[in-house]
Amino acid sequence: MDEIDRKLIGLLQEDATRSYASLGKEVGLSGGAAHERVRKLRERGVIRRTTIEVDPAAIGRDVVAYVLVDGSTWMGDAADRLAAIPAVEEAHVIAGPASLLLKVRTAGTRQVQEVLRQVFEVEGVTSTQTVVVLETFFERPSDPQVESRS
Amino acid sequence: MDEIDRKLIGLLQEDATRSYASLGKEVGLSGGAAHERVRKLRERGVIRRTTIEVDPAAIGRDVVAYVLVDGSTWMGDAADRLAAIPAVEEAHVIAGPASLLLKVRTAGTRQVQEVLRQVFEVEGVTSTQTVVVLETFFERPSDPQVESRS
DNA sequence: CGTGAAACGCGCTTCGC
DNA sequence: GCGAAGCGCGTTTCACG
Repeated sequence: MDEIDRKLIGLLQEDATRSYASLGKEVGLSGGAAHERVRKLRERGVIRRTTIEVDPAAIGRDVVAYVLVDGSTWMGDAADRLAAIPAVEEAHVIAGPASLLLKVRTAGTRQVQEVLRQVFEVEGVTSTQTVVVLETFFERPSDPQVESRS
Repeated sequence: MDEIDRKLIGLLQEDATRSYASLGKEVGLSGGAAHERVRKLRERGVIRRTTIEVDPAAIGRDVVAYVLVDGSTWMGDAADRLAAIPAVEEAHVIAGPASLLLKVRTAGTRQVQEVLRQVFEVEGVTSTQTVVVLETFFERPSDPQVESRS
């Protein structure tokens, strides 16, 4: 994981269809060497997979909401139960004002209610608090470049 | 945007390196036809780009935190100022207990402080409240399949 | 560990239907 | 939208530094 690896990751995040030849040129390596670097990054699991980025609105996901979930004595399969709700894109255990934080994406505010109903069906949930997103400034992948200092 | 398009999107989300031939086979189309479908999805902006999914821990992003930001009279460039902080991966305007919600990913809890300091430097910010993630159950892309009902 | 060139193989692309 | 045929291009390999 040196500077070159991080650059390769950054470039592939922008466009994973680039040829290894052009990739190599950009980082000052030959095509073959760039290929080998990327192969190892995949092998080590640093690069998990190649995927596409989809416009949420185009597939009927117009509104984003965050749901704070409170509850006690989670059944062991709470994570699975939440994963079974397609609109729930993230689920985190948090330290703070609630137990769980969910990121939810639905076609409209109406459908948020349906999701909340499904969340309440998960064993152990006692209450929820929903934060609706009015506007998203940006959503972007992790920057592979290290932040020096502090 | 019919059922086949949604299937193609789902398959490409799982693995964008698949050949159009195998893609076509899976959805019951020829390779050429699948190619044409995907080309149009890209052209229409439904598919924004091909990218890689990276293991955050491998690039020094071990902790996730959500930051509720309060403030008034945002300078117009608040979004840009926040975007200039690499650790901030998402920024949303919300309805509810605060004005903004940020998703932050850093190397450690120590570095969260540094990010908060930078957030306070953004014109208009008066206070922040940070929620630290203890465990992430899952983070996944939007499901392209439509939810029927309600 | 990287280089550079050469050969291979595969998938894309186009075509008539 | 299909299926086959041709071709282009990137990958992969190799001897070498």
